[in-house]
Amino acid sequence: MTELSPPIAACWVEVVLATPAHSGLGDSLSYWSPERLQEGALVRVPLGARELLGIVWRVRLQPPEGLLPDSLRPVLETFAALPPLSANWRVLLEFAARYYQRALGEVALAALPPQLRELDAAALQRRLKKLEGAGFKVGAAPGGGPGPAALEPSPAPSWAAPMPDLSPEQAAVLAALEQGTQPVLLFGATGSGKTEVYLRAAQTLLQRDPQAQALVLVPEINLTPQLEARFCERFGAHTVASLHSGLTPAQRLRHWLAAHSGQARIVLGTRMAIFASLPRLRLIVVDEEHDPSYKSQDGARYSARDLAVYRAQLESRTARCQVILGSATPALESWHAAEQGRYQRLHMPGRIAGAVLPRLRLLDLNQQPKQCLIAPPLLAALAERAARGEQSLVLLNRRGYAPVLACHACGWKSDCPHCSAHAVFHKIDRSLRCHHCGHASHVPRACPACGNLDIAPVGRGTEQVEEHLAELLAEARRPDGGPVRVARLDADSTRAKGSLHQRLSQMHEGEVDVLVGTQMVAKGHDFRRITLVAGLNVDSGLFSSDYRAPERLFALLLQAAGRAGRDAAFVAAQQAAVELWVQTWYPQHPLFAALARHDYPAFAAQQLRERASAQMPPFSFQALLRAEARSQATAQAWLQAAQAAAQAADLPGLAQLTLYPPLPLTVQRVAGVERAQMLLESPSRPALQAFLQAWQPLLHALRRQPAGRGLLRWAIDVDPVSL
DNA sequence: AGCACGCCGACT
DNA sequence: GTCGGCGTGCTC
Repeated sequence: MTELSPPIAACWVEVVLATPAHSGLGDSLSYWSPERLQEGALVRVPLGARELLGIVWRVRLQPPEGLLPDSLRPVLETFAALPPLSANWRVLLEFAARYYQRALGEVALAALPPQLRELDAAALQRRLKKLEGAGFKVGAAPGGGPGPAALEPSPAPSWAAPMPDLSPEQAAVLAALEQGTQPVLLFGATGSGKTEVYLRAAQTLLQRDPQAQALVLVPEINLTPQLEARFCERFGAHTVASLHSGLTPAQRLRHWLAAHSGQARIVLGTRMAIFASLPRLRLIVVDEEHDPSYKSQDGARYSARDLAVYRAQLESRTARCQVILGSATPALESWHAAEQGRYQRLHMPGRIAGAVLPRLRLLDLNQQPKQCLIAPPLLAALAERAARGEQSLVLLNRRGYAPVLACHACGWKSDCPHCSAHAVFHKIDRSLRCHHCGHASHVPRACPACGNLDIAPVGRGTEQVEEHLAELLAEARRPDGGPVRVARLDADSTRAKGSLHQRLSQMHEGEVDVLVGTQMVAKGHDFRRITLVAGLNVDSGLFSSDYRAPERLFALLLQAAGRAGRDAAFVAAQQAAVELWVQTWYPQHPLFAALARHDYPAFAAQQLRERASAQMPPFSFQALLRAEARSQATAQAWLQAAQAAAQAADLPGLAQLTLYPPLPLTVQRVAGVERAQMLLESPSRPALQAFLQAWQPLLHALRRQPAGRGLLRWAIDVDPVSL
């Protein structure tokens, strides 16, 4: 930082820019600068007719070979006020780009706040000044959150907030965290107090090292406000910054700068936050680490959880950086790593303060009246709970009123005109909506194919369950004699800004007795008076073609069950039985036996045995080559050509690879685009990586050839989570 | 990816 | 006679 250099020292720099790999440009482009620049510095450079933000990746004191020095254009502007991005940050981004087979520039520039591209050096300097002068503050979230605290100078976080006593389990885990050097898998039941462990781990760290920073990842944006509130309460709002796509561009820049400058000691965020610039990063927490949201599904398809482990290791080369992966139902990959001793497993089996684990009640649909949406015993149980002033949660993973409308006379179905999927019937506005492309139309008066007036919904969604429950519970009464109140919580009912918060507080205030919702309700929200959780339509998770479906179902049900019985005092006072009801046609399925015992280890062991015998992840490594085209044949032909090219060139790693035939995706056509993919599998991660590395230039070349004609897009997905 | 250049159809 | 369609091609 305090390097002495001559006042005028020209240099040559390799600058990384937001150009996709498809552009045929290398990882970096060379420029010259009249002044000496630092690696990691931000610059503005010309590219063709444009002026782009770039990151200085390498500085040379000699002009580069191979390029005519005259052809080099000069750096236009340097963001001198901004400290350069650290070497560790650059290594992280290099790794991510290489591992996930994307251009470095695309990944690295996407990791910066978008607004940075629009500012010039002077404007940025003003922002930095403002930030320094005021002391960084997150500010009050629109939906409540922590109020603006008094302006305090930046460091010296004060933890005056009363701290809860630690359970013996929590204390033991924190003691173990002091020792370990490996990634930690914190296997803790819902309600066992994992968040308090995160808070204490961060607190210990921040007290010990006055500049250390901690990064806390959560799977969903919805979960950030409540976590932010807890961290702000403990550490003060000026210490905490959040990074997720829900921020305004200005907020995102401000929070990013706070992290980059070291003013923010705690950074909370969704998967994108794994790329935050954190010069003194010493702790990374990945909460609900099993959640598939950590895997990006567009652009660079990175796994924030896997990168967290890599990043902690990388940072540890210079100073200890701990990574904690927390879950009640860890990803099988993480569980396997713990079994192998690569991760240290710390277990918190009990719920704090005597909170009870729900008992599983399986409702055998074979024994129930046909076509019933909610079996009579479950309905009775819901009424009974409401009568006692207890709340229930009803889970159904389908938005809308019914997944499809059908004509009984001719067999017409409400298909989306642009996708190979049904348009979902939403009764609220009498619309048919495609959940894949967003296409919406009005429900026709009669069958568009035959004119029959008898078109009817088939199957059930959350809207219908809400409606039926309201009808069926119309006679039921609450302790105060009032009617039972049913509400719905899903992506549709929370579209308006702040409405999620509103729904949740209604639930907290006891203004709702039965809450119907999608998996959204199962995640993280800390309801106090719930004593019953019911899963309605779970069987698809038992026999799906996706081998990860059981894992997801188990996690969802256990997580949902964890919403119940969190308030031990309430449960005891009510003398309530805390229960998880599941409606199924297959009550004898082994998944339910493990679920009944809340026995994730047994479930994981059984799943891992299956995976091992079938040589599936985590016992093998996978990648997908995906292709999009106007016709399915074009997409598949390109994939086939890609396979042929790999075999013809005898690429490295090929001998240890299985290349499967191209297949259409489950939803084959979306918004008029046909999609196909090809699975690659290898017992060796290095072999797969070597292969992909060598394959990529061939794929770029292939695009230009006849086989690539008509191809719209292609992408590689390394370690895919959904096939 | 942008953004140019570039060559063919319906409008002020 | 221009505006504009998106097909190749280039960007240190």
